[in-house]
Amino acid sequence: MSRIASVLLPMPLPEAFDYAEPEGMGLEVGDQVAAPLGPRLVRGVVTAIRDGAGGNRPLKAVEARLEEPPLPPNTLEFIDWAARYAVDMPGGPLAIALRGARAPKPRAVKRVQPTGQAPSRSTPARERVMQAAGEGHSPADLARAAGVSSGVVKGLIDDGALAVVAEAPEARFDPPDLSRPGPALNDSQAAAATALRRLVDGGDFQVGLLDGVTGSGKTEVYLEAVAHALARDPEAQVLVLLPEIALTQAAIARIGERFGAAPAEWHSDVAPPTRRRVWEAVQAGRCRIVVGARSALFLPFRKLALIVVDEEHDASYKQEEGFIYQARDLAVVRGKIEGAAVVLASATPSLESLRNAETGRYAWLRLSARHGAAQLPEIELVDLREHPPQVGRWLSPPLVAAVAETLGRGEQALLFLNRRGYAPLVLCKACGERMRSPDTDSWLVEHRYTGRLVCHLTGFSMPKPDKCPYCGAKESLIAIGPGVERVQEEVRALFPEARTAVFSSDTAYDAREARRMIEAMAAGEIDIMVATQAAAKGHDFPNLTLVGVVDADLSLRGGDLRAGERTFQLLAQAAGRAGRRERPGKAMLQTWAPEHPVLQALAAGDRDAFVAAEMAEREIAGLPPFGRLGAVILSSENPQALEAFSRDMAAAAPNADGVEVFGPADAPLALVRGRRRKRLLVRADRTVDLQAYLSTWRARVKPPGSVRVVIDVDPYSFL
DNA sequence: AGCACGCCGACT
DNA sequence: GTCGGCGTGCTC
Repeated sequence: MSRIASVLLPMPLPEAFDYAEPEGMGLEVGDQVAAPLGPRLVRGVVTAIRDGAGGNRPLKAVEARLEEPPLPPNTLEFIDWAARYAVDMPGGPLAIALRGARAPKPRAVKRVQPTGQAPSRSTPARERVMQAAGEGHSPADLARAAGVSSGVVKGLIDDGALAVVAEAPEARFDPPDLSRPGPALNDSQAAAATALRRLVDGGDFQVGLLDGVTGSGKTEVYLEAVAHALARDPEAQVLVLLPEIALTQAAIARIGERFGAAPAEWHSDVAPPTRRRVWEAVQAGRCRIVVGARSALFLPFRKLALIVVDEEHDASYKQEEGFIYQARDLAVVRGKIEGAAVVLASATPSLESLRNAETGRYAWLRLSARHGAAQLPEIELVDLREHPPQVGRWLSPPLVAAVAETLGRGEQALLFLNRRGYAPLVLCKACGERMRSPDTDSWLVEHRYTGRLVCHLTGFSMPKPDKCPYCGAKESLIAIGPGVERVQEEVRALFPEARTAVFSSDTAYDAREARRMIEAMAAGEIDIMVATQAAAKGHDFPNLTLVGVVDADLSLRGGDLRAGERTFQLLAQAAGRAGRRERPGKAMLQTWAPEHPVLQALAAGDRDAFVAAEMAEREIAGLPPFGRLGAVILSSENPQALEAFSRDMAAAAPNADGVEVFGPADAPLALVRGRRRKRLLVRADRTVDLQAYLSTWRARVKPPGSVRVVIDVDPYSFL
């Protein structure tokens, strides 16, 4: 009986394709294969095998079974789950899972070994070489070790006394040293660590929310859970997810210190050959601790016992392009499939996770005290109506005074403004025109360091023109509003002696530069740092005692679902940078609306009150975490086709209890890269199978070729 | 995702 | 008269 193999291909195809298995290939589920697709050969993974023949049309045959390691069944199941969760094709998550398997192999290293055959002729130089051989040297190293020229080694190779073997170095990941004692924990930490150990001891799927104020020492606590998971099963593997891992080297270093062995890293900056080594080591179980960004969730773990999602509230866990997913939610799914414990950690947990903790689905572990002597910073609202900055300035007198005091004590200040560049808007004072991006219609941001106008959505940029492109007036372009560069300019004018720096994705343009600036700040080489969101989280600056938030109202505008939650998290994290050691810290939030409930809750340090109020509103509106959202985004270069299809799509929305459909509306970012965008929004009760609803809906209509349909389950960005 | 097929502009 | 632009559609 011949067999048919279903082969999933890492491409946007709706399902696995069937191929005939050539006689005697012995395929198994999970095997990587080369399969013919149209005119070419592609790599795929066998997801099922069944007996049978071609049926109505003859099947192409699998070309070859690849030597590469197979995907474990749990990983396949997760890929399938993830695709159904995201209402997308399974090729998307498979492509992510194969990113390491398809990377080029590390280059083979040449080593010289004695063959056992004696050299035909012996000389002192040759003697020395033969003595030193056998240590696994490369030819050049061996010559150096023996103190001879490379010609001698080559001569011995030609002579047959030595042989060169090329071997790919097997990825070595030093095993964690579990005998190392953990750091001393305070009572609150010790209690949480005990609870997490118990969670891990369950040996099955359980979720814990580790909820502790900034500076309360969450990392030490979850590392105890990591240590415990690794100790109780010598084959167990642990995954620690971090947001924006390139900026989080400190956390990686701490894990390395705790276990005396560097963990494997997994993120987009990892060089391909290294990626391949890590992938294979994870698959083989030779690597026990992985620290990674969201895509690490798709690694082929052999025996995953624990997943930690650090800073679980962080919006960068939401992947917004290509295969769209929320890594925090999928971590829970993966944990369920693997029978692993999952720990979500944050000082400002998402309302979704808090809700799950409140209802008892997640174990709720609260850390109250800050570590050691550290005090939570005092948070003060500065009412800009009472204390306005001078015209053309952005720092209010009280904040300026506080910075002066801080510098006077020899301490550091961080001014936080989530806006890159010099000014978010440039307009012509002659004709009033605003400078706009050619393909998104959004405002161009002035960057004075580079002298350019930049679109922050597409990266489009142009030199700042010397006359208005609309009316031709000369020197008429004026910068409106502040960005970090402009705040730094102001700080320099106010404190000419102070050492200042701007930290944003423009100045900290890669991981290394970001690390350098963070270290400079930690070492006290900077007095005043002006920073965007990139510096708000995670970092520990011992001598930082003042955090000034230049525009606390900024992220409250725009009024999307999570504006309040996001603002609270962002400002609480930013404020939490201050006073993490012995010296008390202070945070000052400049606002035009100090009566706003979010800011009031922050000032009172009352997270629970904020959460309760926000939860009540969401519950009334049936919004997450009490209901679910899905977005259908339609885009096209052809406005008429888009218009027509968006109406068809809206009309085709199935009627269902507990579901409301809104739109079509112009997506807030209506024009991206020349494509117009429209959006339909679905709100569903928790009892509704949102994924089923969305896929039924999509199947009812066929978009014209020019229109693309993308489904975003649980949308975060309303862009 | 690739890659081919298919209809409209500037070239040897 | 052809070469080639990338829009549209298919790949077991």
